[in-house]
Amino acid sequence: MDTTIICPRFEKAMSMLSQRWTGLVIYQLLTGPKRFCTLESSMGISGRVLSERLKDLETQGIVKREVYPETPVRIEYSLTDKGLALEPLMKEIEKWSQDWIEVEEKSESEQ
Amino acid sequence: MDTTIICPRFEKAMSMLSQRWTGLVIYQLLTGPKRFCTLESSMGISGRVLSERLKDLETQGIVKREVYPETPVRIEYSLTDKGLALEPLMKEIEKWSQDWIEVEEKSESEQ
DNA sequence: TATAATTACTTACATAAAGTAACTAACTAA
DNA sequence: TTAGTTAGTTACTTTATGTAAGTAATTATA
Repeated sequence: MDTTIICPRFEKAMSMLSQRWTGLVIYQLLTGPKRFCTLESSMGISGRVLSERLKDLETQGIVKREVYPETPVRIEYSLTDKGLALEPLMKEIEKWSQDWIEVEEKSESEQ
Repeated sequence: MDTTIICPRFEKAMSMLSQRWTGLVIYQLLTGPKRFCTLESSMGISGRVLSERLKDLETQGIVKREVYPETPVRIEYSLTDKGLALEPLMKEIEKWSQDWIEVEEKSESEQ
């Protein structure tokens, strides 16, 4: 059979990136550290899933979480080196999307 | 509020790529046209979802489907130009995964 | 002639993942 | 005392995916 063996590293990276929201969270963090509520409202992700994703990304060493004991408490999420290393990849998605994706705009009547 | 507006093209591309299996299907097709059963068995995706993904990718103009009326019938899936344009992105995922992903190998005892 | 095999799916049903909305904890401000 | 803020968590619903069997068209085999 013509079965290609897929590199397990690639497969692991891909399964990480193909979880819903993961890519967008990283993309947002490329512009600097962000708070929970900022991420939540800027991408329309639910708090439940955002919390889950940030935990996963922290476990994988892609995101770090820092607590500033102000009032009210400020918690910032930012990218580690491993996370920052995803920038070229994100740039490629930007490029491809600009070259190939069309945005169908809604006409006023169907809004 | 410090809400970044995300480019709708980028968001569309990302939501496509962050569907389970989509990336791997494209990756497999970068090595040449493939049949349904080959994709199915080489990546461990279920037939139900593979069928769904191939239809979506065809609709989006990323994959094309060609029928060869042999016996038994041969149907080949391959990338369009839009799909082939994803190669640099896939290369970046490969690079990143090689630099940053560790594969934990199972010791014989815990197999 | 009947049975099995092949490919490319589809269908019905079960489980897992994600969305929704309300709730908690710790604190401050009115 | 009530309300507001941030960063979550919890219980419940909806959606997505997995599983396994079924279909249709054709050929090969017993």
